[in-house]
Amino acid sequence: MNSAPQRDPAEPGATPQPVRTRAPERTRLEILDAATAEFSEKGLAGGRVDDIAARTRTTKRMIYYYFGGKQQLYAAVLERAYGGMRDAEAALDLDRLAPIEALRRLVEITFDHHAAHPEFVRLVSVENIHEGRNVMASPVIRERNAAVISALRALIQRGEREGAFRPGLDALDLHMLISSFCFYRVSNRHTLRAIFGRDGRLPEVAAAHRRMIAEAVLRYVRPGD
Amino acid sequence: MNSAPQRDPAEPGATPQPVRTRAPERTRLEILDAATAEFSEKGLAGGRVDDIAARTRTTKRMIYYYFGGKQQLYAAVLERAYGGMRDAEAALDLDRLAPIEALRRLVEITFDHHAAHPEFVRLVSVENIHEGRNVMASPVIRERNAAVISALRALIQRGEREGAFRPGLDALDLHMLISSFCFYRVSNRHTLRAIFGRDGRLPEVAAAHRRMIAEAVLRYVRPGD
DNA sequence: GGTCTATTGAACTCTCTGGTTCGTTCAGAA
DNA sequence: TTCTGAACGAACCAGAGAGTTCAATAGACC
Repeated sequence: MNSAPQRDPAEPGATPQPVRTRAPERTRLEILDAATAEFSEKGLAGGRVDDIAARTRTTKRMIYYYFGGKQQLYAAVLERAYGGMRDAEAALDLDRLAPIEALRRLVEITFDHHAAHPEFVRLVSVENIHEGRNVMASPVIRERNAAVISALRALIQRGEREGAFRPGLDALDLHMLISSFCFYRVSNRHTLRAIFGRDGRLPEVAAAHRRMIAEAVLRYVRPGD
Repeated sequence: MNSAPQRDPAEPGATPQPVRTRAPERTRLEILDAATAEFSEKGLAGGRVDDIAARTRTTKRMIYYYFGGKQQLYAAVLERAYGGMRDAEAALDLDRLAPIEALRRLVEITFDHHAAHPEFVRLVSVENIHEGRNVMASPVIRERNAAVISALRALIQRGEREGAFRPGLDALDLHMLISSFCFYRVSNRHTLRAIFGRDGRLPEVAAAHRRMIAEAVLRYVRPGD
């Protein structure tokens, strides 16, 4: 229960727009942030619209005003989360590096993004519980993500041509090999910690994992045998 | 879905008499099966006690009679599911095989069990959404699973001694490398299919994945570099 | 047969929660 | 200033869904 902003009475003209009582875009974003936290913590069914509203400075009414309903809000949250992942991947330019270094870089970026965004990982887990219906329904998510595979496919071809990679590698399978570990150590961190007693968030553990998955992937693509 | 165990004795042949017999153990198991299906499909918050009851031949009253409540029923479901995994791993005797073959076998068993038991994978995903609270609270689950690591640690030592594996391998990390891929391709199969259009349940895809993770793990432990 | 108790079923209660109603306020246009 | 519509808040509603009540019945044991 945030104390209501008692409409700060007319700040002196020094600051451009200090406090706005009307701020539709900000309200929208605030709801999206709150919903991202709520749904990633409790899932779609477990998340409460009232609790999302309580996390913001506005009310439940606004959620329905801007998003229409719980389901659509969840869809909006998911779409934005996938967008963040896509941006991270698009940021690195694989063509500039030698194949092996480019692949190592891709692994590291993937690792880092998952580690830095557990809420994204959890949302994807939640979405899979719901059989991927919302991802299926969002062309935006589907198209943008397919792009990663194209980039990886090009890299594989280049590496193969240059003799850095062995022939016969499949882009999608390799992507899965990379993502699986990066995803799993975040998505399952609670059961892993409960059962094995090792906290994956400890810096030294994370560093070892980062080295391991890069090493495993590079060994996997290396020519020989 | 309706796996009616046609075991009803005293069937006069003509009238399918809905005789209400006393079968406490069977009722308990039936509830457990129904709850496993419900919770793995919809999660803990999304699962409905009424729906679980509807999946059985008995009523909601029995769920409370035998398990006490939704939460305890979920805990019982989770404990049984983890038990199945543990049994599969205990079944294979790693000591009889050469290190490389033993490790390959471990990878394959892990792969096969995850592929054959998506409901287990989904339950673990659900449990992680709930921050592993129930796994944490169940000493049974924790102890049995820790055993896998001991077995793997012994195998690593043996392989290292015999020169089949390179030195410096960590048992828990290696276990995670193996599990992550086996788990991920099942846990995330819906979003993967939605985004990349490849169904991991197709036999040829599954076979390729099985070969890939074994190859990747074996290359990772191999001496050299 | 008679008694006793573990099991069982139908219907009920009551809180939680997604969604709505209705009225209000702000900011800019005219 | 007045008007208009977007942005907002408090209270309300209806149905869903977890958990209960109470009595009935099956089978075991005498």
